[in-house]
Amino acid sequence: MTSGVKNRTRQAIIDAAIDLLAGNPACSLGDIAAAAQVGRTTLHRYFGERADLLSAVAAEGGERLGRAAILADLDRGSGAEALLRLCREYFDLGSLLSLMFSDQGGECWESQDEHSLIGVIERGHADGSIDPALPSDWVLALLWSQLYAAWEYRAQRQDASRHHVLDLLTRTLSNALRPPQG
Amino acid sequence: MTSGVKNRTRQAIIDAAIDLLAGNPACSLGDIAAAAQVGRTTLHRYFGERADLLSAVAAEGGERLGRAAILADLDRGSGAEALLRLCREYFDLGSLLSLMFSDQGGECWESQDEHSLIGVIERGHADGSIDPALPSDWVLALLWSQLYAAWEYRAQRQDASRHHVLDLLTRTLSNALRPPQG
DNA sequence: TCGTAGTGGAACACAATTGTTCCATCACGG
DNA sequence: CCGTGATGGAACAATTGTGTTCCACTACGA
Repeated sequence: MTSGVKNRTRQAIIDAAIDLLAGNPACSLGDIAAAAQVGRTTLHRYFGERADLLSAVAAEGGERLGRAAILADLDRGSGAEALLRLCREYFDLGSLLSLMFSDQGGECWESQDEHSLIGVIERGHADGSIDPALPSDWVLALLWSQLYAAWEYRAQRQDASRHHVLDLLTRTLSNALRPPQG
Repeated sequence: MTSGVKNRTRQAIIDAAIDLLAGNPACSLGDIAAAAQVGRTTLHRYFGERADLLSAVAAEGGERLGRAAILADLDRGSGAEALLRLCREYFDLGSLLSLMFSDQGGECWESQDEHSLIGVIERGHADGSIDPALPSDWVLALLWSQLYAAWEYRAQRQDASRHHVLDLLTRTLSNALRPPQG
């Protein structure tokens, strides 16, 4: 299948772009091509300009976020429980976390997912699992910042297992969101 | 005084560099010079290479962090109380927060201040104001990530007053660090 | 008034990145 | 075996950032 090879190459480039852009948003296309084990010519054949690659990366990020949200089964349990499940799914997105975080939000993928996330948080406000004194967008900012912190923490300390870091993240986040006399 | 003018120019360049580098770590020296209302020639007169300017920015950041730590009077009260006071001082560092955060730690200024911060956290572990199950470096990562989140939150929502954001930050951070049955 | 410190602008060479074109090579199916 | 799709490499022009040099201008004090 001819398009099979093309799709595989395209995906390899996007994957490499995510990894490298996460560490350095200003990295060169040559570096990305090298990381994807692909000639720079080939990269330009798939993505005419740098902006085209960035768009594809954003689209890929949006898809992965969407899949994670589905896996988290956001409609089940209390708002806080759903948020913590989502947190675990997001954590496995790896270097994509750094990329979303350094791009400081405001991307295309946010528009749809962010809306549903706000809904989950408001459900938590209503069912008493999330402190109503915390605005929804502050809770969202908290979720992302702690996710990023956990990802960096894991990157710096290789001795910390995925499970251990995830446990720390869950504990501090659920504590941060807990209502006063809950 | 001749050196008075020089010091003022030098400081203006460093201040502009902090503001611009916080938003874009790869910004050009021309942009920084323009923001400092200084010719690019003058900037190069003070800082021969880009690396020299970055060093000066790091040094300035270290000094500001150190002053904030002194203002926070870290030896007073419980470990958690001291950490929250420091948090309030750090919050006023403004765009410097973004810079420290995006530079992902590991700078020269960390070596001394980080050590004393670890001490404060361990004091909190001992006096029961900080959950001993949370490793010191995780608490540190949490502090920085929530500070950054609060700064970005304030930047996005101009309607949120400094006091309000600081209140949200204090509440979520102290909750996150609180021991289980405290 | 004159000299000097501080500055800004123009111009230059240099390096890195980007986007493009052209050609050679390799794998696979007919 | 041959044609086609996919690729990699070399070379190129254009752009941008960097670092430097040189000259003119302004303010200030002796």
